[in-house]
Amino acid sequence: MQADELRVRDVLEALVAAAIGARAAEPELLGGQRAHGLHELRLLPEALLDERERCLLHVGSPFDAREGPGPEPARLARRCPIWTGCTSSLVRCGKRGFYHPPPPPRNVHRAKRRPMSSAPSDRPRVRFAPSPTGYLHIGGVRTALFNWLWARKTGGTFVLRIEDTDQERSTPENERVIIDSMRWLGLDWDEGPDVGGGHGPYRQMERLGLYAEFVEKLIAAGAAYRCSCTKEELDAQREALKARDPKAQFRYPGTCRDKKDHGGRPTVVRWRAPSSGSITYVDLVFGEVTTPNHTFQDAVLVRADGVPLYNLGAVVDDITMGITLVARGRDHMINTPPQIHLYEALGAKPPVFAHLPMMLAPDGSKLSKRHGAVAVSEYRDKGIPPAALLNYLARFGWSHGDEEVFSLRDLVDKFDWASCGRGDGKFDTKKLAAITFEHLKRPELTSDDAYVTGLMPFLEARGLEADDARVRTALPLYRERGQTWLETAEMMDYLFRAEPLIDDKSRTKFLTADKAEGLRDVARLFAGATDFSAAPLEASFAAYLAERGLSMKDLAQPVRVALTGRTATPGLFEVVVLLGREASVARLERAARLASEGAAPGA
RNA sequence: GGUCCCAUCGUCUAGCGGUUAGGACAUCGGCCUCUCACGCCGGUAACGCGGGUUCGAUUCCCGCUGGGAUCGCCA
Repeated sequence: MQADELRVRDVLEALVAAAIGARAAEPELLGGQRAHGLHELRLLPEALLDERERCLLHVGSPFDAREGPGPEPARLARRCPIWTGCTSSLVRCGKRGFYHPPPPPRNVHRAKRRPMSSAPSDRPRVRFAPSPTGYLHIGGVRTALFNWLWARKTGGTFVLRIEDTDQERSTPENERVIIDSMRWLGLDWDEGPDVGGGHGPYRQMERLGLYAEFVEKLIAAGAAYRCSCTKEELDAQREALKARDPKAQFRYPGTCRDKKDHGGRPTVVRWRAPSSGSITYVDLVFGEVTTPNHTFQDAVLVRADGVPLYNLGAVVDDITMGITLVARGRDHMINTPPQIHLYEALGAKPPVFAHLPMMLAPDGSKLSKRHGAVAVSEYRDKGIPPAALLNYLARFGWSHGDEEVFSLRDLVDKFDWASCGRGDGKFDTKKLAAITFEHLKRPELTSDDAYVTGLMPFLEARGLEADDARVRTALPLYRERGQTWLETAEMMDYLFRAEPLIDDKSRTKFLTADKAEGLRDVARLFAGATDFSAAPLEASFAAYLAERGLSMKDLAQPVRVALTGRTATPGLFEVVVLLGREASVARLERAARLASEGAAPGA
């Protein structure tokens, strides 16, 4: 960001200086100042300007961006062909706007912050605002994550707000589920419904008075009006229009725009949408976005019962909660222009917006239940560590060179908006699995403690009484094998049972009558072993095999099945050591009995 | 259909005017081997199309095509 900033500034400096460099020869026109910017250019008589300079004045210069995001250089180029010569780096950097993050706090540990003191006003305040209409969606997690990362990186504040104005679908249980999911993920919030904060309440249904207040302001300012048209009337009109012309888009006809008397009928509040002009904002990831005003409708802001709709609720809350940056899914991009109009009508400064590209299903459609797991809880139930999930989600639409695997700490350090991509992506279960495996394998990402703690519930769910110490000893053998905690628990199952569960298939294939003797011999071998560790055990096993003219392959699988009930396990002798002499011998003897009762090979 | 947005291997992406277009996942070979993994070595695989700008475009501009979002008293 720093380097980019320098480069952009340098290039611009050079370009503008070149454009108006000749003006330096006319110091009297500039009151003796050197001409190197738009301000100076403005002082010159228009007749003296050349095409590029007029263009600069007309569309504005990126130098104006010092106060905030400026015009996108690409757009400059479009409107003035002379700018086409700008280098791509200039345009690309410019497209991200000129937003610079405030410096992170120095040596301030989160824990040391006084909980109730609000963060200094120059620090970002971001929010995640789910509606409790269902489980926490994986796409929502990514939105929450990006906001959270920004807050943690900059020392800002992360607010959790519950948007429960859809009373049909919102429930306290859903809110509970969302909060639990967020906690499991470790995306902690500084202000929210359960922790309080200086900008509460944090549920929209508890903020109704606030919306009423702001609506009055909007009405007084002429930016909104009451409307007594009923939903039924409007629906009928919409139907009628569709019947006449299926392609037509219904727009509220403005029936109540100037109506003062509603005869006691219930009224909603509508936005008085401007019909001409256009509105532009600079998105942190998409750059400059301009929308013509005539595309807006007089949308309903508040229902007849006083409950606000999304656009008003979000705007009022973001204003009153002091939100400085709104990062949300691209599906909200269309809401942004009207919202900015609302901010302006309310005399409030709009926050900076950052829209995230959509996370789609593998087939390119909207990611939903039918494509597999979308609820966070399902990932928890699969035994995927939260940091792994978050790692995958962060890498989705954001990159940091060639790096793929990040700890949460890395993400906080390295996250930035400039490295966010713009294209929608498709969710890839296999890639998530690979990232998860990476986290599970590396002790620096999942410590032994964390691994054991994460694994225990899955062992317990199998009805096993696993002891910590045993799991910990087994860990080195399983880190490279278990793709999830759920899998690891399944693979360790035999360690915590009196007798291994041997499935019929393995039994008929490997515990055949002709192996009974060998199994018995190996049991004796192990029983008499002087040094019960892997290498000596393997050596004596090998010696036994050699004596009989057998190879490892002849007896390894039967022994494996005897000990574990499975055909795939870590190295045989590691397993023997793990089980211990007594259990190993007992299991081999039991298997030998099963084998002699069993069928002949191939039967 | 209107408006907005997007476009590099199958997937996630690097690239910021000159590269043999890189990495990761997946996939296909091979090595290792008591099974399963891990690991290692190697292969296949991409700049949607057409114009411009430029000595030179994957990269900048325009158009097309394709995809997505949205058009509710859902959020």
